[in-house]
Amino acid sequence: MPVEDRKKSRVTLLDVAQRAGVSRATASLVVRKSPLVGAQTRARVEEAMAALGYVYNMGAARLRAERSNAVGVVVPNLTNPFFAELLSGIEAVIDRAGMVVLLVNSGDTVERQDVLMRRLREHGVDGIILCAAAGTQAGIVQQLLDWDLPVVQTLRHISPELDYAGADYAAGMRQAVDHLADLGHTAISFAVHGPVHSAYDERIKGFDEAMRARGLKSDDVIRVPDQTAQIPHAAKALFEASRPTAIICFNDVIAVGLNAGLSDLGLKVGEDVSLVGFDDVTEADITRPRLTSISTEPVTIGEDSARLLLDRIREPQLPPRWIIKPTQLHVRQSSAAAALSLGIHKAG
Amino acid sequence: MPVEDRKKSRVTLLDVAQRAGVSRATASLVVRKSPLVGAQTRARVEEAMAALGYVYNMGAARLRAERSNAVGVVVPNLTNPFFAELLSGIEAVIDRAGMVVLLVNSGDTVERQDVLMRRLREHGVDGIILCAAAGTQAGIVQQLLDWDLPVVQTLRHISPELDYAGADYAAGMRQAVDHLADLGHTAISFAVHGPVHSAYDERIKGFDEAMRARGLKSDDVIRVPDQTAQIPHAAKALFEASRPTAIICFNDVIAVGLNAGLSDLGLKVGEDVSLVGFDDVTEADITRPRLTSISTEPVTIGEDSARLLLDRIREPQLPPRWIIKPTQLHVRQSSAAAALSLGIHKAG
DNA sequence: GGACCCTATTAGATCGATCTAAATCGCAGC
DNA sequence: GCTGCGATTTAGATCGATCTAATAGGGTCC
Repeated sequence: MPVEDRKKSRVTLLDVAQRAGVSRATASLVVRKSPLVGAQTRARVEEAMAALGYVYNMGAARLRAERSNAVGVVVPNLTNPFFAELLSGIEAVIDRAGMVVLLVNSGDTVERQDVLMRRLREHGVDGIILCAAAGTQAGIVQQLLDWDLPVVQTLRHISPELDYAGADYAAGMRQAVDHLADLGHTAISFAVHGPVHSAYDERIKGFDEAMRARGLKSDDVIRVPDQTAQIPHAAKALFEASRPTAIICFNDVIAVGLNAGLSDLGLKVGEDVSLVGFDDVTEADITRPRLTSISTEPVTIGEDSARLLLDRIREPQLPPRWIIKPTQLHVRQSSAAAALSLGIHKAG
Repeated sequence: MPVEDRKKSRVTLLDVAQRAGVSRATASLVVRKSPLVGAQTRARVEEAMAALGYVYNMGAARLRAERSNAVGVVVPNLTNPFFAELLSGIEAVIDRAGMVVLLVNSGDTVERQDVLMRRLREHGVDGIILCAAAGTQAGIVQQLLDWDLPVVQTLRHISPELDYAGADYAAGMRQAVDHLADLGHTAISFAVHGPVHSAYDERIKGFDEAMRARGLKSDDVIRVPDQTAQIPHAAKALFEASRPTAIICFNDVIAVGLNAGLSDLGLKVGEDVSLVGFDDVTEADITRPRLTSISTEPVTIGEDSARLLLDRIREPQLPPRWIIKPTQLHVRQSSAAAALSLGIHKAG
């Protein structure tokens, strides 16, 4: 059979029905596993499908039924391992539901995000999991409601009216501060980077509150470069302003980077200076010294987001639900008692 | 307007046409940016689209035209940063083409892969970028040709009949071996893990050939655990059999893990023992000691794969093309002259 | 004025499924 | 035999776009 004939000879439900000696409607009921069809009829149709090599045509089905079995996922970035793990959790749950993930990358800009959300809608996705780009206005929510499209916010939230899955960043920050304060640290810096969004604000807020609660000054928030490769070089400048004995990092990418930068300066992390990461990605356990980190379990958050979305697709009128996972402190080698942390002055 | 009315009042091309006082066909030409329509007609239609809030319905379009503007991407794993970077490259190019990525994860098993490929086909993707699961039989190619679906292999190849984008793994291995041999190393191990596939074979072959070419014994190939967290613990056992002065790693994940494990044993990487990674992911530059690594540029490979696929969709009869990117050696701190590598015996 | 051509527009069929509402088949009950 | 009923099955309209082939509207040229 020549190649160009293949498309023509594409098998349709009508072909299957004819071969099985039933109507198109009955064949349709079989593919949808309806309990209405009789056992031997079903068998005959299934035999015909197999014999002809029938392929279900989602596109056609979607046109009639308002269902595409596809969900859109908008992430701001893919190279950060954190988002890759999130995506992994989402994909697993969506896949198990027999659906498929339409992935787009906003690059953390609202303009791209706008275009992409529109694109997803044109593709007829049944719903969207959105990790909103920094600077996303709350106004977008009205648009989404107008679109009548189920949306779940993940990691970052912009509106209380939409479902949300994330971690309790503020509480996580408190755990980090308390851990270091318990170790006797008083000069604690907070190293941040990246765009500003709800998860950013929450961490800042958590840091601030926890520090105050401990009677410590919380004004030592320092920005490091966004490009991973540049972070080690920031270690030096970081100490020119203040002289912290401990540093809490916005995420593990920063922690790993500063860990390298500090060791370049001849400082021993976990002795001269303490370091606490955030997210507890796999890398935290295989860097040396092992990184103390607050886990936020991205894979689990991904799974939660996907489940929220599936529920909402099934039942659009559900009140908004927020799943906020507690974080957990994993103490490893990078944090130690403040008494030991004197060597920092060598850095000057 | 009550919520349930929204779906009913969905704006179609017919609505747009009526408002603009033209036919449905003309309106269709406008959305497709056909040069056939007159300037002021086009303007009128566009105005109508904006006024009514028209949303293009891909599903309907796809049914008629045989085009979905979606491509499937099958990866064996998402948590490995290497695949995340690959995906990032793919997504960027596909997005730029105005298309969308349907992402699925085979978990590196052929059974899942089979189900997922079928699923992608049902969703009517215009083509597939496949990083084949280990153990994929070449027989799948005939099936793909029968399906008449454009497919590009990436990172791993199973058939010369399909397009392929990847790196020259064998040459990369030769660079690694030559680099270490030039430094005077003779006892060189190769630490591997993961499933066996073409990229695995090529690296083994490259290692073997390069070692022989240097007159060295190439039988020291050691498997380490697949789970990232377990790799450091494997460092000890790795030396119980042989006493290498240098280790080449199958990828950077292993390199980072062994780097940690060796330092746990009190060995100084880059002094007592040399370590060379593979892939040169971002982490290679921010671990300490900095990791010597062979770059394979996953983002670029992703871009290449996507471009190959777009070309093939446009022109299905093209002969198969293979884009094999050269690798590059990045010398950093983890590799040093063999003369220094004596301390290894401390490990016993 | 009529043939001819080029551009712009359109009516109507069509893609492959699902939905609605109605038809058909057995069979029990009277 | 007729009615009624539950269990199956089906004809035909329909979703919202695209495609084909035909048509309308000028303008040019002899």
